[in-house]
Amino acid sequence: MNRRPRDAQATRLEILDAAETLFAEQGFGSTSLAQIARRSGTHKSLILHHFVSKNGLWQAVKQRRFDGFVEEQKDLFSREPVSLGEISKATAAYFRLLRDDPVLVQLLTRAQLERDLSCSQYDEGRLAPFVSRLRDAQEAGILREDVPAAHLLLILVNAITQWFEARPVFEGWSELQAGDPDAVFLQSLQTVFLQGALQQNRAERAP
Amino acid sequence: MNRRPRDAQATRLEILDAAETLFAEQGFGSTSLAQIARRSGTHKSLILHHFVSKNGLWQAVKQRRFDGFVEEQKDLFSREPVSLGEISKATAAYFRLLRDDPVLVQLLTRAQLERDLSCSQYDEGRLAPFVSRLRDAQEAGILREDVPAAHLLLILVNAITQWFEARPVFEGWSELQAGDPDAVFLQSLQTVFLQGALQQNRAERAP
DNA sequence: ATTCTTATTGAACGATCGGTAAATAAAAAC
DNA sequence: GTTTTTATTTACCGATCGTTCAATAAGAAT
Repeated sequence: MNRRPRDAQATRLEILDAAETLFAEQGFGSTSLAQIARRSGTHKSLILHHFVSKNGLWQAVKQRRFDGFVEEQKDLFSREPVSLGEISKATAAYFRLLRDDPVLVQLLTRAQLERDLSCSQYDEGRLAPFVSRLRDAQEAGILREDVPAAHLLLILVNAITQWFEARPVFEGWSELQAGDPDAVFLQSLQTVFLQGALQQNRAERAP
Repeated sequence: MNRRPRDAQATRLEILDAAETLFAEQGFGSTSLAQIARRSGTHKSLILHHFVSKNGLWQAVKQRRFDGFVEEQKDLFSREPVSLGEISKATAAYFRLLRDDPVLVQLLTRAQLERDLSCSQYDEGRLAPFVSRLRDAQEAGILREDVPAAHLLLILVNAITQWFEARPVFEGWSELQAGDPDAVFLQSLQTVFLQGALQQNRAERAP
């Protein structure tokens, strides 16, 4: 019987990778330690040795992915003064973040269903800087002020998040097949949102 | 030992009710037949007798709730000619639909994670009439035509759906506590979306 | 070289899993 | 009234669940 090379860090990584995929696809309850052990080429006992319990592994999986997500979130807004172009660029960057990482989207959804506040994309403190930037834009007269800045952010984030949560379903929509469906939708969202959030158009709002 | 009254229909209902709650809260894999039997005051074997298998019960739970959802969806748009007011009213009605039924929202999310197309809120055929109404509004010169009608619908539906999927998390947001948070957010969404989707403002769009 | 730590393995645990089969009995069909 | 059907109960099945434990061995520390 040939043993695994004795390398704790590498083993932890392989277990995390396997568990992440399975948890994201099937959910916590429908995934067994035996399955994870098989996929990672390790053993059930080895998983428990490194992560104490099945639940411990689940928490570790979420935290690893989520820490990376938070790290990338920080670079969404540049340091430049707030402007329509900056908001548009940040929106596109966030859009790309979710588009390029379907597993992250699945994990965020599952964590949300579990009401796991510790790794929610909607943590108030973490989103605060973004809300501030939008509030700056409001005070600068760029964005309308009759809508809370937090709502402006949420409309964007919600529309984007749900787009990718439902991504597999949209594959079947004939109307959304033209060109690059993701890019086209982002374009639409930007168009509608930016015009809708603009200050200058407020007075001309329909009854 | 006192037996259950011999009433197949009532028993099926009690099982469905119990299973729905548990599946919505914990997910399919983390819910056991024993748990459902205990909660519904029946027996494991009785569940299998009526629903063949655990998976059969899950499908039945989803279908029952989803059929009701589809039924209510039909009345969202009245027969009146399309107008801004009609669109606004339909949006509010859909918003209320999800607000008043958190269990439905959870089940939709879980079905979505399983890629269960048979009960998705994003079925192209079912949403087609709504897209048509929006396209009518485009052709009538009410809504902008440089954005696909399907995208206009999705921006609304996505923003609303995700709002309620993440509802438990928003409870902690201090900024969203004023008055009736749901009503206020809907107001914001309507304001931004309607202005953003309006035809008359297209020419005045910022660079 | 020896001890100590710990990553890895393999066997085993009791509990619970979803599902089956047979017994019981109430209602329906005749 | 007898038969047939089927909703309900009880007992039980093998498989798998997450977890524990002891044995093994590689590397670090001394």
